[in-house]
Amino acid sequence: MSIFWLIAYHSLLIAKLTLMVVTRIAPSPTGDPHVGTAYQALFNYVFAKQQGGKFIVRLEDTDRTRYNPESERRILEMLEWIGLSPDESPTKGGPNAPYIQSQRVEIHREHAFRLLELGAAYRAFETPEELAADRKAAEAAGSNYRGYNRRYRDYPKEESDRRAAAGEPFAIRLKVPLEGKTIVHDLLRGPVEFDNAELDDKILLKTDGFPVYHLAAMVDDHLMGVTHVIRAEEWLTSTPFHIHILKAFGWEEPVWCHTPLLRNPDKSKLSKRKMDTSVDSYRAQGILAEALLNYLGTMGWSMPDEREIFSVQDMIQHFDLSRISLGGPVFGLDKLKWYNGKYIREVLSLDELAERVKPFVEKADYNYVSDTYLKQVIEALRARFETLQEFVDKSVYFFRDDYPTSDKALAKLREGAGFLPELRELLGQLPDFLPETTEPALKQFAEAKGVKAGAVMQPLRAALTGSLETPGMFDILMLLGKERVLERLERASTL
RNA sequence: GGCCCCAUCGACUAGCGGUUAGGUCACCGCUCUUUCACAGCGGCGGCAGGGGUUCGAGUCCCCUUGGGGUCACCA
Repeated sequence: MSIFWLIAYHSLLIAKLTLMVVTRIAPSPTGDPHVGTAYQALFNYVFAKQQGGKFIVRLEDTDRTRYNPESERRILEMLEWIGLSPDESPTKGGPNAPYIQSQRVEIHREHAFRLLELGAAYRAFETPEELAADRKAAEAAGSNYRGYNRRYRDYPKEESDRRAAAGEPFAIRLKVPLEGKTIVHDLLRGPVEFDNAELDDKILLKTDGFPVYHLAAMVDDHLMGVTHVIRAEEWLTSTPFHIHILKAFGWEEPVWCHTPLLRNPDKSKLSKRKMDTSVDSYRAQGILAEALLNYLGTMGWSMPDEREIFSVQDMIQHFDLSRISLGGPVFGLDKLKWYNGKYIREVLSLDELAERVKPFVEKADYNYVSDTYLKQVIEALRARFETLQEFVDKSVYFFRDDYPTSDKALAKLREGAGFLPELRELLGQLPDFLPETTEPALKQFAEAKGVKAGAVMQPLRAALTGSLETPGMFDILMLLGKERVLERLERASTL
C-alpha cells in the first residue's frame, strides 16, 4: 500500500473514531460453531474494545432451508466459552433488538419496497427455473458473463404493478449502474476498483418475502450503527453491491476491512470437509479457549514486539487493524497444540488447570480421591500433555487399577521379572514412600545388582504403570503409595 | 473462464530503500536424565521468476507464474 493511501485511510479511520465504534459479526446458524466465526469475533471484539466501542452479534438466519436452531444456541455459547462476550446479542438484547434477522424481516421488507418506490429497485417475475435455464443458455453460448439478463429492469411500471396486484410472485432486484466504476475503500488494501458492467442486479428480496443476506446485512448494519465492517475476504467482491444498496438509501458507508481467509493445509478456504472447523470439537478435545484465541490472534496478525504468547487483553492493548497481513494463513493443528501445551504448563495456574481438567477426569469416570491428589498428578504430568484429553489418556494408572499395559512395557516387565519380587520385598520395608527415601533405596538396589538404575526402574515403571512413558519413578511411587505399589508388583508377577 | 485479492523458510510471521533477512511451530542434533516429555543450546530451511525505478531493492512500479476468493431467490 502506498504511503498516500496509508495516510488517507488512517485519517478516514480517525474521522470515524469521533463516533462510537461499533463492530459486529453476523454468523449464519447453519452448522457447528466455526473457527472462522471465532476468528472474526476475535478481531471485531478486540478492535471494538480497544476503541471503547461495542461489539454486536447478529444472527443471519434468513435462509430458512438451511436454518438450524441448535446451531444458533451453540454459536452464542461458543462465544461465551472463548470469552468474547458481545455487548448486544440475541441473548443479551440491547437497544437495537431484535438481533435475529428472521425477526426483522418486516423491516427488511419495508426497506426493499422503499427502494422499489424510489425506483432504485424493481420487481423481477421469473422463476428460479427460468433463471437456471438462462444461465445454462449463457453457458452454452460460451459467454463469460453468466449473470442475470435484467429482463425486468426496464419493465413498464404499470405492467409490473398490475402483475404484482394480480398476486404474481416476484423478487425485488437492485438496479445497479450499468457503467462506471465502484471503488471499495478497503482499510487494508486501499482502493479496489470494480467495473459496474461486471456487476449484477442482485436480488434483495426473495419470492418468499425473505431478504437476501446483502439487503438484510446492510439495513441492519445501518440501523445498528455499525461503523466498521470487519469480515472475511470472501466478501470483498460483493462489497460493490453493498455500496450500491447503501447509496440507494442515501446512507453512509462503514469502514470496510476484509481480513484474510483461514485456509486448509492445501491453501483452500478452511472447510469442514478437509479440516476440523468446529470450535466445540476442539473444546471437547481439551483445547483451551485461551490457547485457541492466542493461536487465532497469530493468524494474519502479530504483536508489535513479536511475542508469541499473548491474551485477548494484550491484544486489546496493542491492537492495530492495519497490521493485519493479507496472505491467507493455514490453520494448522501442530502449532495450536503447541500453544495449548504452553498454556497448560506455563500460563495457567495449577488451580486453574485442575478446574479445567476436572470435567474430563469425571467424564472418564476416574476416581481422583481428592483435589490435592488430582493436582499432584497434574503437576507430575504437566510437561507431558498438550490437551486436557491427553491428560486423561496418559494418567489412567493414577486413577484406576485396570490400566492397560503396552506390549513394550510388558517386555520390559519380563526383563525384570527376576528381581521384581526382591524389589517388592525391599519397598515393603521402607518407612515411607517419599522420594528422599525411595531414591537412595532404588539406587542402592541397582548397585547391589550390578546394573544401571534404568535396568531396575524400567521394569518397575512397566509394572506400576503399564507404560514406558511416565513421570519420574519417585513421583510415581509417592503418588501411588505403598499399598497400591505392592499390590501392583504382586499382580505384575502373574503377567 | 471473467472479475477481484494475495505472494518472505514446509507452516505462522517480523521487515514498511541500506539487515550477516529476525522470531515461533515442525524437523534434525547436543545437553539434562530412571523412561517419556519439558527446558536450554545448536542446526536445517526463505525473499516465486523476469524486467524496470534507484547510488542501493525482500521492501516501490510493471509483466509472468503460482495460490486463493467470487460469479445463487446460501451466507
